Amino acid sequence: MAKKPSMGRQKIKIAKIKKKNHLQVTFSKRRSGLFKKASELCTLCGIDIAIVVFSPAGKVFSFGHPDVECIVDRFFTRNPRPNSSAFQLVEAHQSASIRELNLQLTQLLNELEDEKRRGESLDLMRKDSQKRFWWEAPIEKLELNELEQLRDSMEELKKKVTNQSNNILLEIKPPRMNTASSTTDIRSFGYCDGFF
Amino acid sequence: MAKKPSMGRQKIKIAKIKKKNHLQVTFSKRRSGLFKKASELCTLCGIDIAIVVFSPAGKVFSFGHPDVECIVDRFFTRNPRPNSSAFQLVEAHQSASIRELNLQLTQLLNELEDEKRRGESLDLMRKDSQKRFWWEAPIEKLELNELEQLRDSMEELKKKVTNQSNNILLEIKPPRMNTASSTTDIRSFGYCDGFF
DNA sequence: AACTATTGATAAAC
DNA sequence: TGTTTATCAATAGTT
Repeated sequence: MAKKPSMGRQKIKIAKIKKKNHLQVTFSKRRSGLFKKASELCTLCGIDIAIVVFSPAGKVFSFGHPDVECIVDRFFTRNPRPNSSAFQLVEAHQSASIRELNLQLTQLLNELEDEKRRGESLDLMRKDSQKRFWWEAPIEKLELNELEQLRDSMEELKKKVTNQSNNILLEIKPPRMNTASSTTDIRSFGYCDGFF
Repeated sequence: MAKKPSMGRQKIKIAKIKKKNHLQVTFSKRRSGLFKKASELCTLCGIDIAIVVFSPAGKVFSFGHPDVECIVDRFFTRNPRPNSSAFQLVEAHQSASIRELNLQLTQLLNELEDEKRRGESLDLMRKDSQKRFWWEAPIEKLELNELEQLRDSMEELKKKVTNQSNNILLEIKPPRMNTASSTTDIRSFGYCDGFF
């Protein structure tokens, strides 16, 4: 009977394959071939190797002996990554967050310090006013002013904490826009103004 | 002249090569072959790939398109590493920083506690003064309201700080459910209620 | 490193 | 994706 000879393997030019299905087939075949070669190299020479491939479809294939992570760790131990990479970005991001946190903590501590001093003077005033004429309007008003100051700074402090909290959330989880959670506003104390 | 044909390529068993020099040659040849295949796969299919090999002598060889770091980052974004020394080091480092920050936050909380106590004693003094001079009630009551509001905002502030602390822990180290550290509850200021 | 006989990989078609 | 076939490409052994 008549033979039905295939053309067999034809020489190809190493250039991007256009036909999608053809490309997919070639990728599949050559990938397995590559992994086989890697495996052989591994066995023949007793070496460690890792391969990571992203398919044209976006899937990820990997080969590793002993395993990819092991190889990569060793690689980056010897070749400290020089320029920006996602990893470094994350790392920098987190470092930034921590630096940010430290800064804000320092600020908070300062504010708290101020609060304490303010509270102390308030206390002293209170005692002093009690000693003398605590019921006198002027003194009471002074106290109210102090209280108002305290209130204002507390408000500020609280806002700072809230903002800080949100900032941290935004810093660490950029995608999720978890914005200001009900900035529990402090009711105005203004109704006392001018009472005395 | 008489030809001197080599026996050409002979079939080999895929098993570890014993002769060191032979092994070195084979490694060199096959490694370049592997990288060539990778390169071809790259151009033919327009894909990204990374290969890292440790030679029997301990040297590192790598091939990558666009580059190894890029591929590896993408890989580990999709396959978060379970355990790896390099990453663990970073993580430990960051955990340390965060533990430190939480310590400071705790201290901050304590300071706020102190502030609150101070406010409490102030409140008591006012209560005392109110007992003695009931006709000052309207004014005193207003002030107490203010103090209550102040107390509320402090409570809020403290909650926010506590939540923030927890959020940080949860956000950065999702696996470890390091939950609320002693949510130092705020004592009630309610003793003034219904006095007037 | 260069050479070549041979094996191994794979393009095309099913 | 697996199989087949004809061919091309890689390489083991030698120089």
